[in-house]
Amino acid sequence: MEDGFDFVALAARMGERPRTASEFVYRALRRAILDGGIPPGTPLRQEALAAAFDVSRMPVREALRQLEAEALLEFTPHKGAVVAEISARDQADTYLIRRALEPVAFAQSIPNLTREDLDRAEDLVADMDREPEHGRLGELNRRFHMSLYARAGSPKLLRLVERQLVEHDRYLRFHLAKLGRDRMSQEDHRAMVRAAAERDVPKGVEMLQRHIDTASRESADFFP
Amino acid sequence: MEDGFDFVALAARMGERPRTASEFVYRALRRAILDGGIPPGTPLRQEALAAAFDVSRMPVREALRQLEAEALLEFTPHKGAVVAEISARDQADTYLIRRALEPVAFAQSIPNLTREDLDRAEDLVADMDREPEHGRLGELNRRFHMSLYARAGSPKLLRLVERQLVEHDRYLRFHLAKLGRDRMSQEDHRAMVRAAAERDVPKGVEMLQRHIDTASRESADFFP
DNA sequence: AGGCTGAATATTGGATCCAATCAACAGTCG
DNA sequence: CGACTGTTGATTGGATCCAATATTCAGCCT
Repeated sequence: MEDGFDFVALAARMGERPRTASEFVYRALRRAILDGGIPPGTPLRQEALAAAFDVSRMPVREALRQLEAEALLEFTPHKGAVVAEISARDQADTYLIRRALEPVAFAQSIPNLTREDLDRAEDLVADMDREPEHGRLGELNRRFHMSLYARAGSPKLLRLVERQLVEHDRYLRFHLAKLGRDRMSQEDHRAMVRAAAERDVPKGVEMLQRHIDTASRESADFFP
Repeated sequence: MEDGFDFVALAARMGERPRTASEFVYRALRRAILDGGIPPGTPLRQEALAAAFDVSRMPVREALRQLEAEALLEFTPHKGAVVAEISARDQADTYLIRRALEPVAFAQSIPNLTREDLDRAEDLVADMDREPEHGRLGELNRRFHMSLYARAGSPKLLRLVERQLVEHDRYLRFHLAKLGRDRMSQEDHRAMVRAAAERDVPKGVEMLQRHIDTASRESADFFP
């Protein structure tokens, strides 16, 4: 039953279980995939997962369906699910999409950001400086960005942006491992908060675009 | 067992069934939701659906999960699924997202479009002129747009764009009913094809942006 | 030896059954 | 009369069992 990944330990580490088993399995798997704990291409056997999470195969199947709809794994009828591959092309597309969407969200959000929002953003930048564990940086980074877009007033747009940031997490891992955390451009982050605090929309948007562009450029080559 | 919608007739009308029952139920439901056949807010009872499609409740559950992940319906644990609401806000967001993403796809695609792609796009415009049934116009319109973006070389971006166009279908219905089909801006469509044929990227992008902007403006007010 | 065929096995898809949860309603008590 | 509570019915969540499909591998034929 060795998949090369310790699902049992993951399950134990997941904190309190959500109300339904489906939800539980879904979250655990999602996290493991995004963290890179389960490498791309890994086939996921329903029976093995069920045993590891100590549930029946049914909630596993529902979770797999949801993850498939999120493009985190690929399904083939009667063959099963494998963790979706990552690729330079996919990474480039993620940046392309972020580059198109996030400036819109940021521009709409800036005028409506409260002092609390800005403080929270600043706190998150500081948290990133402190956080020792690479695995948590993705989430902090995501929350930082989302806190700046929070007041855009376009829920559907925000859901989409968050989804892209989640996808981005899968690649951020590689960056941090290869380039080190100093490449996370904390200066860009701080500059974005400053621009937002001054309600300077064009400047904020420009900072954000530069931020995404440099990240995109730096990670363009060195990939699988 | 009256949901106010004839699932049995839908099932019969669906053409050949895909290999798995889940897939079958998924497609049928998805289509019915997008067509507006099942109005927003309608609760979907698993038992009723299973009976209508003549399968057990299990494939129904899997289909519902997938549709939930696509935001076409909302799930509440132990309560069930209801068809996602549509709203002016959601519609505006859809246009916002399209306006941000499609120009990128179009710009990347134009230089690589083949004669066949352009012919296909033109054919689809003509098909729209001919098509008598409102229900099919959404699909034709979607395929028209996608054929112009097809050579963008960014699969992930294209998937996302297509998804937005699918969402757009839900609203297009209302437009056609209230404003009539002459508002579909076939002239814009033709202008986009011309610009693409001339490999004029800035002009094509501008046409597209205007197209989306006018559609957005025209449909801004008159909503539920 | 190599490739094809077919049986055996593993794995997923689907159905049925049971348990947990929620909603509605009746009854009771203040 | 109103609010609370316990009970019943409806509906979803989860488990187990069976069927369908794919994969593997042994054996046979060329």
